[in-house]
Amino acid sequence: MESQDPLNSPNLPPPSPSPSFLFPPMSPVQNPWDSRDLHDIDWVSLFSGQSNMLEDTKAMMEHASSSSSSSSALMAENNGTQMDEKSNKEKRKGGRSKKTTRPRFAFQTRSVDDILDDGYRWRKYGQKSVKNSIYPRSYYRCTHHTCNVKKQVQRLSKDTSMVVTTYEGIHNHPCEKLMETLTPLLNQIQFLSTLPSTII
DNA sequence: CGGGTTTGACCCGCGC
DNA sequence: GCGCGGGTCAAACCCG
Repeated sequence: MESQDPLNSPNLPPPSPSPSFLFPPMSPVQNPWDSRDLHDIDWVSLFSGQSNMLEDTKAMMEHASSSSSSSSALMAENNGTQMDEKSNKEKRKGGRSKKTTRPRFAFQTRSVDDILDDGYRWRKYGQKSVKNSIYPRSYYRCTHHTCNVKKQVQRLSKDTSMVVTTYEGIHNHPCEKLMETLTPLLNQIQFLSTLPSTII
């Protein structure tokens, strides 16, 4: 398992346990996120692992991955272990949790804002200055009660326009913003589907 | 007043 | 064993 290279994994991004699950899309066209925050994602480089400006990212992602299996721009660790409920039970205050093997997914965006709007609500629970970086790393948790997805956000010191976001875990609830957008459409579709075909 | 942010302290894994 | 670095907690603070 440790030898798995996420970049070469066919499951990128990690498979969704539910239809509501949202991870970064495979192409900008399908991007469900607010475009003002994701206007310049280098998806090609990210998913091909050929980006040449990611020295910082490499270090970050090697750190982000508990298995440190790859030194590439994008890490998507998905070894299938779902520990959404009380996964960090043994964790104590401030303590590093036991080596959790939750799915991790990191990517970088070119943005002036550190926080990109991915449709979910996040609460910041910590910020740390990290070695070899002039920018601090911010820690966020999903505010949904039953969801313990976390993410880390850090700006690259070598390319200050780049922001690296590392997701950990999988949302087990719908994306609120997406649902807000889709609900009227779905209602309309549902309504139309009830009409006799002759009317349509 | 409730929810989010800030920030110093605490804890723990890891390398030496 | 010790120190460093990183992840988390939680009280204080802020804001709508």
